[in-house]
Order: sequence, then structure tokens, then C-alpha cells
Amino acid sequence: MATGRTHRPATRSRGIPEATVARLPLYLRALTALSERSVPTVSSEELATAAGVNSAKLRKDFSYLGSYGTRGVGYDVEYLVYQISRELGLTQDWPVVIVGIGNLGAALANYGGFASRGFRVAALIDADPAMAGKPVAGLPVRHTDELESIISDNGVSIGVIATPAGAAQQVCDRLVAAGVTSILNFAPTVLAVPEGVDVRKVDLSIELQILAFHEQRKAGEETTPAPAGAPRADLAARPAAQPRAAAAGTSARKGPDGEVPAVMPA
Amino acid sequence: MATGRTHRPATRSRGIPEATVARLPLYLRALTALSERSVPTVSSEELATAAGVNSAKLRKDFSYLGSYGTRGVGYDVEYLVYQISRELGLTQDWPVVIVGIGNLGAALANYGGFASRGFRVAALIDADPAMAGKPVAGLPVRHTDELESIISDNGVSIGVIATPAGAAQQVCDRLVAAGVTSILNFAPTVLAVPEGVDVRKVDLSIELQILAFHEQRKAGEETTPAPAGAPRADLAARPAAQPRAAAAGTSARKGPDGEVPAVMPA
DNA sequence: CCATCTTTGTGCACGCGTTCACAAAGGCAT
DNA sequence: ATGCCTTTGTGAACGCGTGCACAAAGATGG
Repeated sequence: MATGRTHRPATRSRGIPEATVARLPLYLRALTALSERSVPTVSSEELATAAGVNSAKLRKDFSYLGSYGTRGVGYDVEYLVYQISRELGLTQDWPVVIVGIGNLGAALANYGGFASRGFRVAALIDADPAMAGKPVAGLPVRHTDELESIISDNGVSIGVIATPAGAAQQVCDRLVAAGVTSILNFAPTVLAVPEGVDVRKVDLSIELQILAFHEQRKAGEETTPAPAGAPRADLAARPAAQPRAAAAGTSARKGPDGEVPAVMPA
Repeated sequence: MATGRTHRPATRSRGIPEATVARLPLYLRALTALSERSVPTVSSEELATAAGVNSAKLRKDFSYLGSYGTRGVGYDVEYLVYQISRELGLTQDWPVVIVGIGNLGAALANYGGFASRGFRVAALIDADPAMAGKPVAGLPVRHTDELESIISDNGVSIGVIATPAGAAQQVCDRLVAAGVTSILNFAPTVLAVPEGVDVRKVDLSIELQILAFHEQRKAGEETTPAPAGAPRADLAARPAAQPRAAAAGTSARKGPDGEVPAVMPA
């Protein structure tokens, strides 16, 4: 998972569970693909496979939206595309601004997945004066000074932050002050925002770290004949005082806990 | 959430809950920042604030790793950095390959957050022969033909897919066949992988769609219940199926451009 | 050594999300 | 119509994750 909501305890918007909302775009993508192949109807089983989820979950998700299927037949693809799009708010146009036009910001600006889903890049903003006016993805980069006017002039309510971590909070504050109420944050920082502002974050390195955890575990399993179930065996082996924390550098020695085998994939 | 695991029902690795694992990188980031400021110890309350979570949750998360704190004092920053790094498998070096060197792939290659966390970009791979040899982020782009040899030569077990959606599954298959067992997928597709291979996905447009949902809801709450709608022509048309979808269109919404005319499915 | 104060570690309860399993609903053939 | 077959929609059970609240543990000062 590259993201998660910050604050706000899952308000259960209109009775639609947060987990379901997060899957709707997935269904929409699968349905769009079917639509392009002119498939008229689809069963929950087929669609679930295409979306990579379980069919019971899919049916329950759809049941929160209404009874849009036909028993014995399935779901009408076009109709469902429309209903989900409407529910997600994609039947209207959302102008967004991208702040921080470095490598990532430029990639986002060029990303085709936005425009095709009702998101329109209203402006690209960067703090570097040297960037100002330079065309990226067909749009001239604007300077940060213009941030407030761009937002109010275009009625932007969604902002994307792709700046370095150090600048993110400041940019966030200005976006919020100018009227933005939803923020997609790519900077590796926790953003503080007032009540009523939604923040979602995408941290590329966090995803890799989670993969590394599982990868390490996989490697450890095949090289260690140790029994699988050894819950909390390491509790007693912990040193009482804080030892000198060995530098977590490249030395892949095992930790102070003698029990845990050092996992070294050959 | 920008991501989620594909298949595999949360194996509860070594008794550490998946949700906890997903937060460890967050703690690590906050701790690293403290470490750089030479802060010796930190309380669960302080660290929780810095990481953007609740302190009880943080303490419970740490309790899965062991008793690494000192009551009445808090946690030793350096020690905790080491313990979490070790748990995540970051005390060793993970060579990764990035496949698909378009805008996003190049951005990823330049992203500093990888190298600083034990991830080393072993190679950049692209299918376009014109890209071959061109330096990106200091590395020459290699052609897809070399994929298998690069992976086995470098012992790569983690692959990043940043190709167009159409090529993703094929690339994935080749990565897996060559020995990769963890994949970070940026392509907007569901990848099918054999048992034992982990896939995490990051979909930029999905995040925006989730934000749009909440944004629409926020807008609908503050304005009068006018069934506002959608200036998107491509979705306005609705197939004449299911005539009894009674539950449709009770939501009110207001676009960022102000009130918008109602477009109800006829 | 003892009292006090701080902060951890966790037992417990609650709520959300997932999954199972099946009755109800509709299509279709006869 | 009637009966069979397919697939939806959902009630109910279960498990995971979260947050509360507090006892235990250790530091600190007298």
C-alpha cells in the first residue's frame, strides 16, 4: 500500500465503507476495459477475477451502491461504469495543480491516467525561477508566487505535492489557505492539515521496504529449518540496558538478539 | 491507499501483523529524522506525533518486535532505528531493477529515497532499442533482451515495473521466471503471479479517484441538495437497461467551478 | 532504601472488513 | 405456466485492527 489516510477516522461516507471506496476505482478500470471490448454484461465472478478480488467482496461492495445487477445474468457493463463513475465523482471535471516539477512532478504531469479519468491538470507550479515558463507536458511551469491566484482562478480543490520533503508542509499550508481541500502527497513527510482537509500519501520507498520485509522472510524460511510457530520466543533474550546501537549500515550482522538467525540469501 | 497486496491473505509473518509492518517504515523515517538531530531518546507520544499515528498503536506495534523501550524514559532512538531496520531487512543490500524507463521509470531511477534505505538500483531496463545505452540517473539503460542475465548476475529479487499497462504482465512473467519474487507494480493492471511471489501496486490515478470521492461528498454536504451533475459528455449517456434503479442520483454535488447543471441518467 | 512520578506494555472491548453460505430473483426452455 | 438453472444480494460468523485504560516497571529525588 502506498498510501493511507491521514487523520479522520473513516467517516463512513454515505454508508459506503472506506475499504469499498478504495476498490471502486479498481472495478472501474476493469469495467472500462470490458467496455472497450464491447462486452455487454459481466458476472461478479468474472469481474472479480479481472479486478483481482474475491467475488463475494465485489458483490457486497456493489450492494452498498444499490442493486445494479440482474440475477442469473450479471451486471450491465456500461451501466455499472456510469454508476461507479458517478459515485466516485468522476462525471465532473476536477482541475488539479501539481506543485514541485522535478522528475516525479514531470512524470505525473505526463501521466495519461489522469486526464482519462476526469482529472485535468490546471497548472504546474515550481519554486525554481529557472523553471518558470519552461513547458512540461505541454504546459508552461508557473512560479510559486502565482499559487494562490492559480487556485482561486481555476477553482482548484485538489492539489498534488511532489516537492522535496522540506518544502512539503509549507506548500501544503499555502494550498489549504488558498482553498484546496484534498491533497495527494508524494513527499516523504507527515502533513499537518486542518479539519476537513483530506490527505492521501504515496511513498515509493515505503512500498519497497514492505516488500523487503517479506522478501527477507521468504529467504529466511528456505534457509532455516526452524519450526514455523515460535511465537514471541525472543522476548526473554533482550538486553536490559540500551546497548551501543551498531551502525545499521551495510554490515549485515545479526542483531543483539542471539536467537534470531541472520538471514543472508546466498 | 495507493496499494494493497495482491492475493495472499496476510500471512501474519512471524506474528507481526501486516498493518504493523506497513507502519514500520513510517516509524523508521521519523526515527531517522530524530537521529540526524542527535536526539537520544523519544517517548511513544512524541514519536507517534512525528509519524502521524496514535501513541497506543505505536506502542502496540513495537510490542510485536519486542520490549525495546524503557519505562519512564522512552525509546533509545539509535537502538530502535537499528531494530526496525533489521526487522524490515534493511540491514542488507537489496539490488532492484526498474523496467520501463519512461517518465515515471526515470523519476524512480532518480529518486533518492531508495539508495538511502538499502535499495540499490542494479539496472534500468527498457524495451525501446533507442533507449539502450542512454544514461539515466547515471546508469546506462539496458535492453529487455538482457533482463534475464541482469537478474541472475546481480541476484536481483525485487523488480519495479513502470511500463505501460499492456506490457506489464509479460514483463512480470519474465521477471518471475528469472527469479524475482517481489514486484512493485506501477502499471495500472492486475498482475497474475504464481504462489510465493509478492506484488504490491501503486496506482496514481486510483488515489486521485478516492480523493475525488471525498471531495464530491464534501461539496455535496455544504450546498443545497441540488442533484448537480456532470459536464462530461463521455459518461452522460446511459444505456437503457435496468429501468428500476430507483436508488440512483440522490447525491448532491457541486463542482469546483461552482454549481453545475444537473445531468441525470434519463 | 523508599516514595513518587513518568512512560511503557498489554488485557480487553469494540467496530470494521472479509468470507461463507444460502435464499430470493430472474432468465430460459419446455 | 411451470420447473430448472444461474447468479445476485445479504444475514451471520469470524478475525483483524484499533483505542482505552491501567497495572507494572523503571527512573529519579530525597
